[in-house]
Amino acid sequence: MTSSDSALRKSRGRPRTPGAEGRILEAALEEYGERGWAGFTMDAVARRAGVGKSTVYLRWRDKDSLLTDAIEAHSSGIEEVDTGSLRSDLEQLAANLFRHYMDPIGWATVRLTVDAATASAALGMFGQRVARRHSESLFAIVGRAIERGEVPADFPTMTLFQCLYGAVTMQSMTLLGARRDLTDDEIARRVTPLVEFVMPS
Amino acid sequence: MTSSDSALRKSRGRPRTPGAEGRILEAALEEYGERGWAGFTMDAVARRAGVGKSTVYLRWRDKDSLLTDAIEAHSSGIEEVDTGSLRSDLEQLAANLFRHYMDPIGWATVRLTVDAATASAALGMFGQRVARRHSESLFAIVGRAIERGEVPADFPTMTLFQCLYGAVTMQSMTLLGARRDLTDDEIARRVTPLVEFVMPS
Amino acid sequence: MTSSDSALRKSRGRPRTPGAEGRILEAALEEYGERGWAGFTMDAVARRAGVGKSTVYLRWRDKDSLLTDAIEAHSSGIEEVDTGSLRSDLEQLAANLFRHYMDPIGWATVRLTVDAATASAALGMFGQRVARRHSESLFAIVGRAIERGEVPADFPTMTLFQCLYGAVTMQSMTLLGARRDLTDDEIARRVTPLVEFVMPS
Amino acid sequence: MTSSDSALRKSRGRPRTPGAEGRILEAALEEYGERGWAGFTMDAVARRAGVGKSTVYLRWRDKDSLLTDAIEAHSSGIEEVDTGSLRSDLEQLAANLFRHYMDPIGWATVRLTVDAATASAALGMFGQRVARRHSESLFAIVGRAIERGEVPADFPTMTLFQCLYGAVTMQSMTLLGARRDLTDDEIARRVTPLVEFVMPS
DNA sequence: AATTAATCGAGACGGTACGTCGGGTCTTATG
DNA sequence: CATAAGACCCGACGTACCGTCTCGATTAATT
Repeated sequence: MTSSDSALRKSRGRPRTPGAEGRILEAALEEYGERGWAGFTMDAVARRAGVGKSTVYLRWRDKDSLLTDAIEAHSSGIEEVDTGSLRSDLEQLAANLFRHYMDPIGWATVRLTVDAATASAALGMFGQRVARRHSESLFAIVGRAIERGEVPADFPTMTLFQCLYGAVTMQSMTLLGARRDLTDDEIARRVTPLVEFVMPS
Repeated sequence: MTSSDSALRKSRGRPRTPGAEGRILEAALEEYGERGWAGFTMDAVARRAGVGKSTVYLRWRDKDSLLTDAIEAHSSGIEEVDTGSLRSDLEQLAANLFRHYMDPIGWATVRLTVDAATASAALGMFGQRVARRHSESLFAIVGRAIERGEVPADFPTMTLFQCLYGAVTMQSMTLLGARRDLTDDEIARRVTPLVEFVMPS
Repeated sequence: MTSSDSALRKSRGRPRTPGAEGRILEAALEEYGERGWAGFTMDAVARRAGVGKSTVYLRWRDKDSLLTDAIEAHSSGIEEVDTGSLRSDLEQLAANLFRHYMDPIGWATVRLTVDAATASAALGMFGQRVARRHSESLFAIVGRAIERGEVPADFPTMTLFQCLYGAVTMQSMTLLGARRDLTDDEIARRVTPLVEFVMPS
Repeated sequence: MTSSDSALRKSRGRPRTPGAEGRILEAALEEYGERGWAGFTMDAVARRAGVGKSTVYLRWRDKDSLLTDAIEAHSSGIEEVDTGSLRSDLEQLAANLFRHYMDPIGWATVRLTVDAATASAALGMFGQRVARRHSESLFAIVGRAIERGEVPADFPTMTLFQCLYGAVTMQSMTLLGARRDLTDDEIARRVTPLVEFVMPS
């Protein structure tokens, strides 16, 4: 996003150190995970990545850009699920999202999305990108359900997406901070009524 | 939360300037609205409120506390609705929430809730408080619907709350930044299918 | 100085770009003249010379070396004088030195000499070299005066040199900054009493 | 210079810490003495003075200003001499100046003067101030000599000043770097012929 | 009335991080 | 295979803000 420029650079002079980009992103995530936003420092990231600060600023405009990229790169999306039935697919998906949010970096995606929705220019279309990537999983699931005839072809998938993801996100909002170490069982107990509600059997 | 303490102070010495508290909260909101989180500084708040920094720090522990209080005080909750029918009550409520989010300070509530869910100690139970206050409106609505016999007594109100509010929040996440000036008509077009989905006619 | 090495390189590999050396020296002088010591940067010199930084560092050890060479190369010494009489020779010489100091780069010689006297190793014997070159003119003048019998053979030329050059330098120190555009007349008015003092008629 | 402003400040707000100014100047000198110009760091000065960087920058515009002030404050002038005879007064004075230059900070005065003569605005009239202060000693000496009848009343003191100080400065330029630990004897050997030259017995 | 104590506006304080920039080194592709 | 281009590491720059502190000036309640 910030770095690529063009693949076909003639590139005179010393080429950019190959590993650097990745090491910096990784260091950024680790720092963010350990210290949180408040304690997230460019100097610390550079030091941890074994890299000069200028090397970081050569690739990212500022702190926000780096953190955004780092988190977006990491939050590669929820794992696909395909259990054969719509209901259990949804339960799995919701549970996966829940687990994703338990991870500080997973939750950071939400944080950045909310920030992006505030600051007009800075964080750009971060929210849209994340939403699209996440919704794709759900569209795949519903697509298969339509093929199987479980739901009609004009099923309002997007609305389902908003309700299901929204509900999980809302739960996480009030839950996290207090505790972020739910067992699979507890997650299931929270997810099942949700799916039952949006997709009554 | 931070300020009140107790009304029955004997209070020797000069009493606190009456208007100060309010002026500071107001200034905080204005600053936050204009400059966003990044540009939100205590110095600016104090200056705008025409108050010394110590006067601010005498009342609020730190920046987070002030901003939290300011936003919580402003976001006094969604207006009650009572149209006589559950469906239109829900549509009204969702539309109100939507409008609430269009306001930068309304949206800030979400931002803080998300932050609060990250930083363990700092922002405390902000999320819970907000959720409780918002959910009360919904419980009132559903309560009346139960009395009218529109829904069974064991209706999963909390789940409805999470889905409805979650969905509106999700929409706002991907919408805002791009544009935050939806007409009532556009809001209705977004809200109706949501309510139809969670509460099929 | 730093660069030449030897002309008779067998020169395997790519030969050095012919113009580079000169362009760099010139760029160095221009930069130094425009921005002064504080604003004198290797990057700027390289950029102005249309050359990579390594091209510069291949020829000069460091910033000091480059600047030293650039200035020493330019400041090719005070023009010789030979009017036939010691007094007027001295007046001419002192006036020439004065004019030399009016030129920013001429004055830079002094600056570097002083720097050289501070930093032990870095600038090496710059001071001595400059002093020797300048004093040679004077020794020539006094040599002729001795031959003409104007002064005794054991005349303390070195002391005269120090007094005359020192006095002109001192005047320049307090003069420059204020104005560096003395007319020949003003220079004469400053020089004459000096020579009268060190060489009473 | 930078700080004074006015004695009659109404002085609202916390007054500036009294000792700070002095501690900073002292720390600056020590740092400069130990590390030289290249290693002279604002951070280090602040740390050594036990002071925040902002406290330094509140008083001095930038690095140059601080160092200038520090050196000017320290270089409080050459000690007065009064031996009863002009010649030995001059020898003493020249020797004192020599010793002053042996001290890195004493020599720094020269460096700054030369810089000041280059950069028009930055260092202001530093050269003039230094020259005036130093010349006052000499004027006192010559004044007494005139009273004693050793020299005529119209003696060109300023020219003497320029020659004597200039000569000592010139010697130091070519001497320093090599070695800056002359014994009193060596100093005397360098000074005597100088005085003999400008003031023949 | 004099004393006491809390609060006020103002702003300096010690820190810490920011994003920039320069020095000198190192790694490529180029000629 | 020496040279040239420019990315690299390092660390200082000067700025901004945090939350604390120290002033002198109010402003009641208590002596």
